[in-house]
Amino acid sequence: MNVEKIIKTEKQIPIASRTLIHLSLVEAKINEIMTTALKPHGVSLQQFNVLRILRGQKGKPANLSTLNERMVTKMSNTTRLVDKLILKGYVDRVVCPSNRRKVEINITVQGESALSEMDTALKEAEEKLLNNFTVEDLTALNVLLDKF
Amino acid sequence: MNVEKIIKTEKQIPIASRTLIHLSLVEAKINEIMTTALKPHGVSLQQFNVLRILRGQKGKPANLSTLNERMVTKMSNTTRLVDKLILKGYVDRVVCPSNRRKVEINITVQGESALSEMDTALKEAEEKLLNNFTVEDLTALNVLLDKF
DNA sequence: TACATACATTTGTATATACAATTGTTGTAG
DNA sequence: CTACAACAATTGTATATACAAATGTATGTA
Repeated sequence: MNVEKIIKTEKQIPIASRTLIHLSLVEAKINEIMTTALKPHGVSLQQFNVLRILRGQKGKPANLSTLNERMVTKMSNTTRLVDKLILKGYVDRVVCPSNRRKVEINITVQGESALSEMDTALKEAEEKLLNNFTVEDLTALNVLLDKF
Repeated sequence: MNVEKIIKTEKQIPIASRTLIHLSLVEAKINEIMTTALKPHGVSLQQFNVLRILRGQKGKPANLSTLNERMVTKMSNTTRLVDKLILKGYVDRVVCPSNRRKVEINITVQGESALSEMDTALKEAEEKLLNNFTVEDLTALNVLLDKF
């Protein structure tokens, strides 16, 4: 990605600002490619993330606040994200019997199979995004990102 | 930032996916801190970016499509972003006399002075975000990000 | 038991963004 | 000179998101 072309300015940009701008641009690119890959499957990137988290639960239901902890979005949106997944039949929501304030979200069979179809699309997108990277690059990048 | 806590799952996440998730999380953090820093100034991060680009023009006006090239947002939003900056009196828009399809956007004196106040707030935010990084780290990070 | 407080989720509302269609302008082939 | 394609920006509309307030439930304490 050619940042210089986008950042172009006569005066030198300090490396701190440059890095942050660079990160936004990269993130935007990732987002676009992922979203495009998911479009044929009719889910947004956020909806995909919810499904992926639920699958990681291996049958154990997740309640909204734990889902929320592991997402970038705000609580109020998590509710509505789940609403949309329910409409699609990919998850179901039941009131938690032991504590009726909580809800339990589960991925459905239909959701699992839709998710596994998305996996291949997403994997292709990832490869497209990361084809310039060696494993060492990725490791180094993760180490650096951890400093945030 | 503790990604592991957020990504947590029993099965190993492949490094490619892990990196991309990590990047989203970092970007979200950056975005939040920047937005918070700008809030007292009453502009969004995107509006701030427009002002910063215009300042880089050093008096030369920018038309919408060049603004757009250098932003992550879509054209239709650029129009509305500029609308909001006009309402605040930070920029003005005139139809380009040589080609009346184009418009010319300029930063106003008021916009310049508002921008310089934002600069200090943003600089603090940047330092807060990057205080774990050495200059070498930043350089390395930029090199890696360029591979996208 | 009654009351205040904390918790988990949901709803209302304003704002932001994406995508497609539209407007107005310029360039150009016949 | 006209018709048509290309260009630059704008508008309409649906969806997404943030923030604050509201709902319903549980817990602690007098």
